[in-house]
Amino acid sequence: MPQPSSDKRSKSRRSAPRERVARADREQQMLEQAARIFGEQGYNAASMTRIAEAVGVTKPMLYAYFGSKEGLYLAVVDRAGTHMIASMESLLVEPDPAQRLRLGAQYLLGYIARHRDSWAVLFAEGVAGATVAARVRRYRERIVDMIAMTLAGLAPGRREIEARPYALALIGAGEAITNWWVNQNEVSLNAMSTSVSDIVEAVSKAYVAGAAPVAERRTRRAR
Amino acid sequence: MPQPSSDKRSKSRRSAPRERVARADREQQMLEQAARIFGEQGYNAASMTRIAEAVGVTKPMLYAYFGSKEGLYLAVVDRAGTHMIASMESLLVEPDPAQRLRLGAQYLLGYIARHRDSWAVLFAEGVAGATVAARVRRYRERIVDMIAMTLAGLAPGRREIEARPYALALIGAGEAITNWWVNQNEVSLNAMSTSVSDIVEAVSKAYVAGAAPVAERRTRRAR
DNA sequence: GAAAGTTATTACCTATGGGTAAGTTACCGA
DNA sequence: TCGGTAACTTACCCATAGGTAATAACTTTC
Repeated sequence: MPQPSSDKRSKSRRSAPRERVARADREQQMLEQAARIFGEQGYNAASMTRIAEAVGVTKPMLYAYFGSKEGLYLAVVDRAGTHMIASMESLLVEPDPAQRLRLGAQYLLGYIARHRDSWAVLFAEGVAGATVAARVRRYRERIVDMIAMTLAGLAPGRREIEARPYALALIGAGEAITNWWVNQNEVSLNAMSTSVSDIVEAVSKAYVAGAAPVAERRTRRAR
Repeated sequence: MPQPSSDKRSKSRRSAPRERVARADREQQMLEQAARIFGEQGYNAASMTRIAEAVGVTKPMLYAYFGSKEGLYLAVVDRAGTHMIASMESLLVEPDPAQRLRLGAQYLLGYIARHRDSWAVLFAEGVAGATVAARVRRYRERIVDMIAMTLAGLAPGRREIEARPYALALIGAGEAITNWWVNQNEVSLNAMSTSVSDIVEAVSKAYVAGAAPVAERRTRRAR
């Protein structure tokens, strides 16, 4: 039973090493899988070993390339954030704010549906430590800003900060509807899309219409 | 130095036992603290030891009363869910749907702001196992249903399922705005409240107005 | 073909967290 | 006053998860 093992034997008999992949490529694979798993399970529930398995590699590789779990998560957030913002910035070429809003809504809907993980990583609440939270907040702010500015373009009279709640409402509404929609199959994409356009239009009109009346109301009451 | 310790000494010298509290009361304390901590940190990040500490008791007590972490979480969810639904049902006495919607919006806003933890426990995504998820879904559905039915009451012509996206939009919007609002202090409660009423009105009008046109549009196109 | 660098693995360490067994007080009712 | 039970603690078990050292194998370079 005791094989005449040179003591090297036990060490040198390792499972066939997986395909070797250049660092840059492997990193991309890792980010993809990490985004998927973090997005599905959240920061805490996701384990490094599981992510490594999904990539087809072992844990130490993740640490070699990203340093720590938080490091990996940060990289995922950055990737998702820059990708998303870049995508949305491409919509800025449309000069008409109203039209831009319509396009943006449709686009964002599609984005959430397609890149569910990126979206979850950026907009899921209360997961990781302070560093991560700060980074996430930055990206979110930028997206909200873009929408708020577009809204503000519709109503030159209003102070810009007043557009923020409306922008948040739009995002929150879109997110809620999309989340619900992807988990059921009674309602067609078309019907949902109609509802959403509908809502976007209503909210933006409310923002525009609110401009003067709100100020008036307040003044009147304070007479 | 070696005290003349009876061997009992090591066992009997335990830290002064905390105040004894009747089971029913202790359970309430536990649920409160658990809701707070689960709400702040999410299911996975929250630890039983930490919750026990917050209560001023040791871990085994939690297990004695709630069996497991999931059991405790379920109890928290039930408490939050029934409390919230009961609160909202008290609004059903208002017969006019439009008025009910207004009241409901103000109420829900206040509720989220005040009972942030309960809200988080019920509406935070993707935390715990299947059992919990199912339970949470049930409560959420009921709340969405209540809003959807109120909306449907505004537009007798529309099919009821069409109200759901609008109801979800309202909740999503309200939640997003509230979350943002509690984390900043530039904007007054009043201003926010105005925006929200504004948005609620706009969305509900959009739902009502959408009734005929949407059907028409579809028919016309399909000629 | 050997040195050097890159990609990968095995085998471990340590901390933490869910969960439990067994024992210890305090109280309450007969 | 004296048990019995309800409230509570200590001290542990075990699995898992983050993280690391050491080493192997493949590739490139000279």
